[in-house]
Amino acid sequence: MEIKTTPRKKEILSKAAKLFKKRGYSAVTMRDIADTLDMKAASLYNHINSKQEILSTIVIDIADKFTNEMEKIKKQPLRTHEKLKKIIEFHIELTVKNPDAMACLNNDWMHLEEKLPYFVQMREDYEENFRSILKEGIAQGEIANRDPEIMLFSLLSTLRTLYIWYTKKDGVDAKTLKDQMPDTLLNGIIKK
Amino acid sequence: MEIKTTPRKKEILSKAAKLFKKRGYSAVTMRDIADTLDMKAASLYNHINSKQEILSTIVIDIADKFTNEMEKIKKQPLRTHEKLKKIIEFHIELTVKNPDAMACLNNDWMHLEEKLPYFVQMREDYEENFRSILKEGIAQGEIANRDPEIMLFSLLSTLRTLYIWYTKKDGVDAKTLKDQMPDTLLNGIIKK
DNA sequence: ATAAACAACTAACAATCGTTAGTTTTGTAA
DNA sequence: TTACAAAACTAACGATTGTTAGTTGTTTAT
Repeated sequence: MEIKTTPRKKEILSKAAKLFKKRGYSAVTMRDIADTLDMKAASLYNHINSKQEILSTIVIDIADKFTNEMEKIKKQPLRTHEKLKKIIEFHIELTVKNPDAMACLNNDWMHLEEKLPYFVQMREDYEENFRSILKEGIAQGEIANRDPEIMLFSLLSTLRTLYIWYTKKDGVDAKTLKDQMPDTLLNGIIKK
Repeated sequence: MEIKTTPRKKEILSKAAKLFKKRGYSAVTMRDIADTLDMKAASLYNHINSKQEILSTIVIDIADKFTNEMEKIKKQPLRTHEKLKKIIEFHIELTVKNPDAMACLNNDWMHLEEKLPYFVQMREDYEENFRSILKEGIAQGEIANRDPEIMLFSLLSTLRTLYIWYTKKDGVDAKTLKDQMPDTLLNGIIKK
């Protein structure tokens, strides 16, 4: 799509994402966003076209990254548990880098308007690719023979809401996450 | 607290929860809620005192249920994995019975005003009890010796967002959940 | 030094928000 | 049938919403 993103626009997107994370898209006003940047709401429109565009940019931008990475992993000749580990690591990476955008992606996607169909399709494709990896693992005896839908949503639920725990005070740090998330998610809780 | 809840008020709470789930508290107007009940917004005020009260009632009501059940399970003389299984089953039960309220609990709690401190305290207590159960399991060698914080949020993330997957078309049914959730969460994904 | 582009401002708009006041309709008990 | 209470209505309020128009100040390139 477009390439041009001025530094000021980036600031706006960043501050907006932070506010959206805390209170949700609908509860944040243009005046709220402007306040955090020490400017007036009307001045925002020198940089962006609408509140809606702010949300779309934030959400679609990070959703694209997930789609691209999934396509890359899908093509690699790896065993299932290696693919799963790569997916988990990528979720951690993006969450650590941009927890605010992750929150928007998870909580505010339904307020997309023009780009909603595009987003929903991307999300469905991502889940379908994830599901395929699990099913292939089951077929090859590498993954436990349980309902893949439940595995899928267990993994995705945890990965998608990671931003909550990562940004908590006394939350977990990035190193611990990368060290222990794959084992916890893939090998379970109970000692064998 | 209060005991009286007229049938009409229950209808209002139920319809409101459904709307809140779909679009979030802030994006839903009193006129939206009234429309789904074939009435005018002003008429709602014969039954409830404010929009805020609607949210508080929905959220606090279900949060109380979690607190009560946790207190019950905590006291029982069970092994760790049995306690965890009971917690998982209770989450499934409440989600299946009331996915709309579960969505409000997860997404709209930050819009509580008067009852926000009460809610936050309850939530912290719940997590602390959950954490204690895991730590005790580790001490007794029943639970894998990994970071309990990561186990905690893996379990809670999945349980808390279960309503998303349960209410999806082509989502999982209640029976499959009860059959397979505990194993998937506690024993992991990868075949041993 | 000047012009042009950029980015801030003030002021205001139409629409919509939650809520209130006052009135009418509906249902129930005597 | 009448009286009363419950629950709907109409109309409107003040506040706030996203956004626009027009203006002023500030950088930047020539």
